[in-house]
Amino acid sequence: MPELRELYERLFRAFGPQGWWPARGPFEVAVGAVLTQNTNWANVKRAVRNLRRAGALSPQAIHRMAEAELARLIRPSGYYNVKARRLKHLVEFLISECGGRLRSLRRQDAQELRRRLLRVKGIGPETADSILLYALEKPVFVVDAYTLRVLKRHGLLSPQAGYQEAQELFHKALEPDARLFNEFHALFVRVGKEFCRPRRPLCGGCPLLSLGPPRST
DNA sequence: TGCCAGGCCGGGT
DNA sequence: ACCCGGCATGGC
Repeated sequence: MPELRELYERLFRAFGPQGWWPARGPFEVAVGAVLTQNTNWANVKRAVRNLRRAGALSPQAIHRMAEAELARLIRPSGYYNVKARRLKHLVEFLISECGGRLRSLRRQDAQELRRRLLRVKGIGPETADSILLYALEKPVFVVDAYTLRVLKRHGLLSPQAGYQEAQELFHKALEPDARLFNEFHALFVRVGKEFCRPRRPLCGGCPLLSLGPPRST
């Protein structure tokens, strides 16, 4: 699938650099990755702002805080009770594995790290990969609902395909380049938001239309 | 007014 | 190995 490269060029020409991940540091990336699970980024920003004003944007601060208080701060991001517990699990992992310093994991093997992240309750494939790519700059492709929808709608992926298959598509066709994966995934989100919404089979003006006949998913 | 948003878990087939 | 209900806020 060398056309993935063409797909990337097309998206980049249409939208330009997306500046991901919008966060101040690796830990904030990880927190945002949990908070944005099935949630609008605008709501996540409010939650992150609340955490910052409370001085709670460090693993230690979140570790010390009562879970109910944490839930109150992240309320705007939705699912605040489950997410508070997930953040607790995340910081327990970070404190025990790297003394709370995410950066110190940067030299570790990406796939090994991925397996360890996936054992944390509340961290699934997309959240783990977001941390690996956007916080640790590992060349791991992040797949999300937009990525799947765009790929399927343009016939580059079978309708039944899941996370694993989509990720393999990129890992097999592209050089492992964290900067490329970073921009590429952000562009999927961008084009998905603008032209590939659910219940809207035809996407007028979509820069990918000439790739092939859009399917209806 | 519903529908949607940068998922994941636990229980059931 | 899938499939499903639950989890919740805010914007359009």
